[in-house]
Amino acid sequence: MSPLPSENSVESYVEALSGARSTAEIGAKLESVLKGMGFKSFAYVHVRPPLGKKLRSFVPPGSRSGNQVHEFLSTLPGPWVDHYLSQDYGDLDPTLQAAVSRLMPFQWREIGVRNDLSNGQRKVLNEARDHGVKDGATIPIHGPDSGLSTLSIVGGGGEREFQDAYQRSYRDLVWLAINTHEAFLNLAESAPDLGRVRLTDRERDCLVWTARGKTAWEVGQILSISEETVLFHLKNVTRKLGVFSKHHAVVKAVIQGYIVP
Amino acid sequence: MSPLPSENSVESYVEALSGARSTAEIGAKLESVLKGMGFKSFAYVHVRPPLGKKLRSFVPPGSRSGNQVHEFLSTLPGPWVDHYLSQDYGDLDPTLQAAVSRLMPFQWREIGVRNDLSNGQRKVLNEARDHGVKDGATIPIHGPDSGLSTLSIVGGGGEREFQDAYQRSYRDLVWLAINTHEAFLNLAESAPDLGRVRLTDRERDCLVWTARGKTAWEVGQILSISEETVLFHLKNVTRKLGVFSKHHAVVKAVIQGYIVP
DNA sequence: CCGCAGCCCCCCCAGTTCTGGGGGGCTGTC
DNA sequence: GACAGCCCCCCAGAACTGGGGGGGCTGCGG
Repeated sequence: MSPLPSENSVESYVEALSGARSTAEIGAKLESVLKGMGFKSFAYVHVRPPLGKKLRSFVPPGSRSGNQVHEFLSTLPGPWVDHYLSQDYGDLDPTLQAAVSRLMPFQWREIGVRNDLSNGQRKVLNEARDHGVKDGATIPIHGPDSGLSTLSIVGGGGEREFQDAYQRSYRDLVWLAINTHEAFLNLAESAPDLGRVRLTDRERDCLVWTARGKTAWEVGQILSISEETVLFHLKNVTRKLGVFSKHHAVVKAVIQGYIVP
Repeated sequence: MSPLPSENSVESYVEALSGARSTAEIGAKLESVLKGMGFKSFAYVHVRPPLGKKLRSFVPPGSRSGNQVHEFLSTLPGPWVDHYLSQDYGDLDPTLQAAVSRLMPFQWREIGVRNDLSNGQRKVLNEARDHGVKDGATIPIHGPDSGLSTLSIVGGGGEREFQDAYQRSYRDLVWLAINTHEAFLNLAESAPDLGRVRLTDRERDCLVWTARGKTAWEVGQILSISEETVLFHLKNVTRKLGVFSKHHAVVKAVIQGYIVP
């Protein structure tokens, strides 16, 4: 629809995503479209994997903590990426922390001037700059099932050029980021989706209120049924979901989207 | 930038949002821009309020359970909204459940044809249709701090017209929804002290294994500590998260992304 | 019409687990 | 030296588990 010349590349990227068969393919496409928008390099990172989806992850070489890093795409300078991983900067990186509590894209500049950064956080930004990763912005992508990814873009020329490119493509960037995340979700195997069971309305009622911390007796009062009946329904759910207790059932029901507490 | 005639209204809406001083103001603007796109009515709902933000909530009149409902905007038929609230349909509504595990907009039609809906879920869809809320779609907005909102749009004419309007404005709808959510966040007072708490490594360990259905004794075996110590840590978490039991704590920790079970 | 399945409701009980208090003590780090 | 994190212990009462046993209603296929 309404393909402006400047939007052609974005739209065709999004369309191409649905046919992507591998993450590397997504990365290649992403690189070319972002280049076209005037950005030198990028990094797409899974900060928190969505519950119930299997995204590939690995332990970075030289990591001290055995902290898992989830699959990512990046065209940032190799030495910087290696350094970042080996130092577990993921736990420190102020841009990732900002992404947790933001909805809209933000420039790193905004982070850099904040005065509540710790020494370690400032160090990450400074070392990035020393590696040529200087003018940048991050688009947070809050996905379903508590998933969180970020798409960060980095400028190559001066700050002025980056500003212009960023302002010009602000809206496109959000669209790109969302669709990239969606493409990843589609590639990921959805975990034990095979075992989708049918819950009855009453079972859901009991689960919801149990998830809100009510005891069986309280749930009974709320639903105007006896405590025993509540326990009866929860026992059935426990069996259906193949878990060990009503509480385990609640957790699983939440994760798999059977209920919205 | 690059304002197509058809996009003018969307862009001017987004710009106007930053000046909005009240939610009612947002609603009025939203109504007019969505009307312009060919939709009869809409509902913007906070499914889960973001941590650390104070969004207004209330107990709907006639609610049986005292369940809290968060502030929302809606131009849906009044009788339907009243009925929905008084019946606590929020716990049942399949479109809300779908929103939890989706990133991109979806049409209600897709939900309606699924065959794993319970009677109650089907009832909600049917009753909505009887109230003239028939052709619709929902845009999930996964925000920061575990916030989740939905923007649902409803067609007034036939299914064909709705389809056309929906396809035509798919991308704009996402943009609208995100910016609306952002505007709400900006209006809300931030309540940082009510926000995220710090959990220790051991507390997280205990939570994770409890979320997997292990008893305190089993968790103790796994972590090579005593059952009492496990319970001790879980008690502390329960207090920190301000909930009623260790199981409730587990559910909250999962939803809010403290642990990945 | 009957049987059967699915859903919903109620009851019992011995054994297990958790709750919500309390009391310690040992390491580190700021 | 204070404080955070971790670890261990005790107890009475509440809550849950995992079995079992009943019903009743609806809707479907034979």
